[in-house]
Amino acid sequence: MKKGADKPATIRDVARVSGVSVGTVSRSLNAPDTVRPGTLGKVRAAIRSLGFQPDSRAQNMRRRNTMTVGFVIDDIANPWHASCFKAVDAVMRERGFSLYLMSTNGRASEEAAAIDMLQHGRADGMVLTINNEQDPHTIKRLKELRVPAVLLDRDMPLDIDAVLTEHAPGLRQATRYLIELGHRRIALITAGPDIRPGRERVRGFVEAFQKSGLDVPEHLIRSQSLSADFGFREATALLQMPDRPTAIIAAGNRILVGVLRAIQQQGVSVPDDISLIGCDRSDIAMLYPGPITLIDRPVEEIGRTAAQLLLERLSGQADRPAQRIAFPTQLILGGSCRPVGG
Amino acid sequence: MKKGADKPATIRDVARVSGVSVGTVSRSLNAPDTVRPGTLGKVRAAIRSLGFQPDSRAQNMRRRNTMTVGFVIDDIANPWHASCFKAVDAVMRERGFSLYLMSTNGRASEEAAAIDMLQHGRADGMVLTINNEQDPHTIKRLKELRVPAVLLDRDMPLDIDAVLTEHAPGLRQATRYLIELGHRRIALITAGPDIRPGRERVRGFVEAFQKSGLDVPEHLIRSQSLSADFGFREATALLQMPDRPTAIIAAGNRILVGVLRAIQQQGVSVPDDISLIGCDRSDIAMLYPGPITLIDRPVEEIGRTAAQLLLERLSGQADRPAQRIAFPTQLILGGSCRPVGG
DNA sequence: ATTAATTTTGGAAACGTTTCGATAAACCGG
DNA sequence: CCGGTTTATCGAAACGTTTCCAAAATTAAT
Repeated sequence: MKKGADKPATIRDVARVSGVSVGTVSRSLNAPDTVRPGTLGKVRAAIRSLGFQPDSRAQNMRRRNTMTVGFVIDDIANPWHASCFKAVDAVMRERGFSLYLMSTNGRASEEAAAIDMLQHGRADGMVLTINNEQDPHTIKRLKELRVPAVLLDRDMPLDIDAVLTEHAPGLRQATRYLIELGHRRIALITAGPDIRPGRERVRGFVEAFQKSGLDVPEHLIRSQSLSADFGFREATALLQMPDRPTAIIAAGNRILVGVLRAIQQQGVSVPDDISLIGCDRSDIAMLYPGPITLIDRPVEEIGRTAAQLLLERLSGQADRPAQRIAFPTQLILGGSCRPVGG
Repeated sequence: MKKGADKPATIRDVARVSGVSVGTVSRSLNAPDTVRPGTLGKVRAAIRSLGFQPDSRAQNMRRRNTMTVGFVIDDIANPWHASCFKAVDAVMRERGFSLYLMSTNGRASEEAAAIDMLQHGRADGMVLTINNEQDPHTIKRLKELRVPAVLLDRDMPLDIDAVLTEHAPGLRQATRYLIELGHRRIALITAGPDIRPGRERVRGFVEAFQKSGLDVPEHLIRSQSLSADFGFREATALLQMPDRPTAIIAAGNRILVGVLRAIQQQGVSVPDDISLIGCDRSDIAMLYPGPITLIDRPVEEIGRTAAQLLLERLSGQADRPAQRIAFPTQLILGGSCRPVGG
């Protein structure tokens, strides 16, 4: 193995070998139609013989871009985020962009650090799933953002594009479905009011009861976090209540994992002992014997849309006010719900 | 919102405002102990007042690095890869590196493109999970790599560090476990012989039978791909055999998903109708009622080790021959296996 | 107080590319 | 074959930083 200590060829080497100026080599690469065929041939030959590849660092420097975009989320082990990343990546890659993946582990400090570093010449734009929409530091940071961004499923008082999910109608539909099956003691476990999914899901849940003329089971609403641990904790508590709920809506795919963990630990059976509705198409939801009835949303479309919004801004052709696009959910019936007392 | 059309401050601006030279500003940032406290104070004040942050592109250009590492895999929706990414990211981030995540979707062309682009000034190193160890183009490409790399669970005739899993002993143990439960018609579904996990798992499987003095059920070995689709196809076929296997080892976490899909579709029950062993700790394996007995491996440790090997190379302090470190597996007993005829 | 040794600073070159204005070459119609 | 136009090429400046060398300032030693 020859560990080539010889430095990689530069554009000057190509110019020297092919007997033209560096400017011409550059144009041969970036605007081949402005250079005569004969010259182009010589340059191309030199490039091939030297194995020349332009140095991206120098290009980034001179062009003042990086062809890189940051994707900031709390946890890539969340399969929904992984799918979303893939969709964004597919679109961006087609246009020559690479993606930084930055996991914040739900920590505000890491989130801030990620955003800060991305905008100082490390990325041309970013796709963000912020941890807390109401944190004033985050709001300030985003207000002063110098590169385009797109928010994923977050709603902030800012002039930033956002791709959202219509969580409220989704929850309304799911809750009504359970109500029609005769359930009344329905529990909801979901994110806190500091992020849009939390607020909207609670809203839809409440509305479903109100429209049915039923009392809202306020004491069964657990709105705090999207984590599996939160789902586990709350489900465990709910299952141990003397008058325990007959159904649980685990509104968040990680929450569902936590709820299933609690169900497994307590030896409860779905749907015999309790009805269950989850969120987002995932291996566990679809393969769990039943399978689990779930509120789905078009993750690929959401990701692609986010990427397209970002690309519009990146190409500079979009000097429009911020746009927010919302996608509807769909209730996919599995076998995890059963009529009450049926 | 003030869309600052004013260009971001440069190091020259800082120099001007603080009344020193650019060199001194640079040293104030990178080697503060070589500049006098008084000067340092003025410079820092100017930096703060201008909100100056060094432009990474210029730093990359001049320093000839990027503080970026590529993580190349076929699919980030594979939860094992996601966990591994997180572990690598955690270690690298601590040292100031960011990670590109490049999904190749299993396509050789995308893999080649990813490697090519990474080494031409876009990254300082890479962590690779190659799709096919035997592809001559890939081998050639890696032989000529100009940046350090670490292979994940791949074994190639190259002078490149690698972090491996001891798949053979793992499979031997799992297979023996099933044999001791009385199983004889045991099927194995796993990767093809073009990657180490495939070869090693088949080897361990075969050895278990041989050591027990039993005939190896060659006709039940399906060694071709790690995909869920392959798992689904083969499991479907296996379950429809007239003399169908009494146990299946789904050696690969995506394969397990495919196998469970087949099991769901065929209305077969685990472990009553068939015993099942999976691979890698995952939501689906651990929460599937039973749960599923699995061959686990220490993903965090594997990821951290890969990151550390890479860091050694990146810091230039390691001019040693390539190292390969292998981690053992562990059989985690669930409830997805049952004595035959028991 | 003077000089030598040391520390701190200024100024400029360099990194590899793109781009711009200016020059040179090719083309064209008469 | 010649002026006029268009098209190609050259050469140099620029992007924002780091780093080197020499010069200046400070400190130490006598």
